[in-house]
Amino acid sequence: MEDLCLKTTLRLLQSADQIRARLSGDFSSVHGLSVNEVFLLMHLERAPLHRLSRIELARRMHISASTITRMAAPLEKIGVVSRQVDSRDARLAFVVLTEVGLEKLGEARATFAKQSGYVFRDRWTEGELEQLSDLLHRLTADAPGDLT
Amino acid sequence: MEDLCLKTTLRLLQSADQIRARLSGDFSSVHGLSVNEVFLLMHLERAPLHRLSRIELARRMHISASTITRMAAPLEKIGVVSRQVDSRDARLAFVVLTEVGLEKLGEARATFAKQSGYVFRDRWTEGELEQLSDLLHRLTADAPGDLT
DNA sequence: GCAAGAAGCTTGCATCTGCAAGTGATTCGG
DNA sequence: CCGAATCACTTGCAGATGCAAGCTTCTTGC
Repeated sequence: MEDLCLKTTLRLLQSADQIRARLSGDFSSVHGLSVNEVFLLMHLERAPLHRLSRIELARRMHISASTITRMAAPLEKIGVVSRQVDSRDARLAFVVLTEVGLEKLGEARATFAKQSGYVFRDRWTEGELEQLSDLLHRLTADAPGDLT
Repeated sequence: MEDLCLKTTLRLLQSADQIRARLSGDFSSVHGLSVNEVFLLMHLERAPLHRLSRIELARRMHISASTITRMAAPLEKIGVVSRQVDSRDARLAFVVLTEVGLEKLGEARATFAKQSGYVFRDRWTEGELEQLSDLLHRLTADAPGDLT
């Protein structure tokens, strides 16, 4: 049983590395956004008011707060997000998705979807895909920040 | 259908990030090896003569050759791998798993398995796990360097 | 109220990583 | 054979990332 867990975990991590490598290639060159940046925008899109604090973003993306700070800077510069300080709590500096960001995200998601299609094309039936999707959902559903 | 592909891909990547973050925490502190370094050792373990060229390692791990060069250096220093130049082709510099490395890998795999267990424990039946494992295997089986 | 602690964010430093260029070795076409 | 192309590897540089320390702003206990 423990071996089965190990095997599954290994396969999960290897699949992800493989897919991420594939996406990274054709991705940042197309929209000027990295895969991780698109994930950040997706989290904002799903949040109320299209905004999240940096700490909350870090939690949902499983990365450190300092990385969020450093990711947000260039995204602000190109105008896809903006900074918004909470009026009640001056500690909070929300990252807000802008109109431009929403638009960019739409384009990036299209590329993402197309590449995703290539990963599964032909050899997967819709039923198998749904099965895999549901099983994976059991892993992400508990954690904060499920994007699906 | 394309939406289903996208959703599945997102869940796969998110699950992997989640699990990788979990592993990274308790991991490098225990054995002095990072998750990626353990993956490297696992690839060597499965290879004939417990050795692979740097290029082949890079292909299997979906990372660049220069990263392999830089990962191998500290691993040599702590004695878990050694360097072996091919006698016929002086370009090839194999990374070889040592006895010490094999032993270290055993310990690391135990930790890995235990942590993997925590990911699925309780809420997963053996049947579900096998289903997930098989589905993921369809993604990794084609690529070079499946570790399972 | 006020001091102590906690929370959110940023910054310095070290590490990891990829890309492009460089080096040395091998193979191939003529 | 010999020059050109290819291959395996390394290295310089830039970007990404985490940790620990520091700053500012709440919150809590008294």
